[in-house]
Amino acid sequence: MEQTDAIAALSALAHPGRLGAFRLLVKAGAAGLPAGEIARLTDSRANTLSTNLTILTHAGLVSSRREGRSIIYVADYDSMRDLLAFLMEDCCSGEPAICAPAALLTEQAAACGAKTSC
Amino acid sequence: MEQTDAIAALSALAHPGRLGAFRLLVKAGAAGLPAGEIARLTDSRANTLSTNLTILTHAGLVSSRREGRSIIYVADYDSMRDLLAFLMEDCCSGEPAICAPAALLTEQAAACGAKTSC
DNA sequence: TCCCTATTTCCAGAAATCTGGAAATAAGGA
DNA sequence: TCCTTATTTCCAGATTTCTGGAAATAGGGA
Repeated sequence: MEQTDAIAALSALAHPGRLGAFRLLVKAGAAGLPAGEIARLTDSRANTLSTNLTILTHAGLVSSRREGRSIIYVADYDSMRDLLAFLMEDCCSGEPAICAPAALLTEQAAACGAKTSC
Repeated sequence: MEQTDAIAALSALAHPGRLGAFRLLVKAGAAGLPAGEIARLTDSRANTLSTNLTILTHAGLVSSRREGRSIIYVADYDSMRDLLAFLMEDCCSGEPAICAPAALLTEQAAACGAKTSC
């Protein structure tokens, strides 16, 4: 991932409405959510939300498909993973003893232990 | 971690100069780097960099200590880990099959395999 | 065709951020 | 004390982002 792409993704997420919408979509999984439902759940106006979903889309964090009159938005897990990987990329080369991914890995392993593929 | 803190950290990182400085500090490890050295390596003016380091500090991503005439900046690995954990927090509850942390975990394990504590 | 719902696009005023010049502060050395 | 280096603080102009009103587009149903 390029620094430019990382900055686009980080600025897209650095906004209350967009971060809220994105996390909602992360929870929603592959089924996604229609724009109107996101607007209702995040308590935002249709036009403002639409602008924000466009920003998330351009940053590669979500994608969308039309279904009848609704447009369904879905989180893009791959680009989210790329962003996280970019942020921790050089962590190990410095001080392995305080390596963030290692600690994170342990926490996640514990948290996801009961789930099927985590 | 609160949404407010996450947004402060994300906006702090969503800037070329600050992201560059932060990644430099992540690489530098616990020894950190003096402000002047960061300015030289990121090719930025002293006053601009100072402002940017203050923003990273307020976001909790770096801390500093004085050493003679220099001020040494150090990355805060704990808050970085908190931010990453916040972003992937609800990932597993949606669709375990496409859970980002799991994939990340695998990649990191492979990348860090040779290091002592990763 | 007409109507209704869902969503987006256009636009402009308001607010926030970014940058760099200039001056101020801090510390060490002669 | 005076000088030099390291860094920060203050400030204002330039630029960007944010928001919401109004209108436009898209699809389904009577």
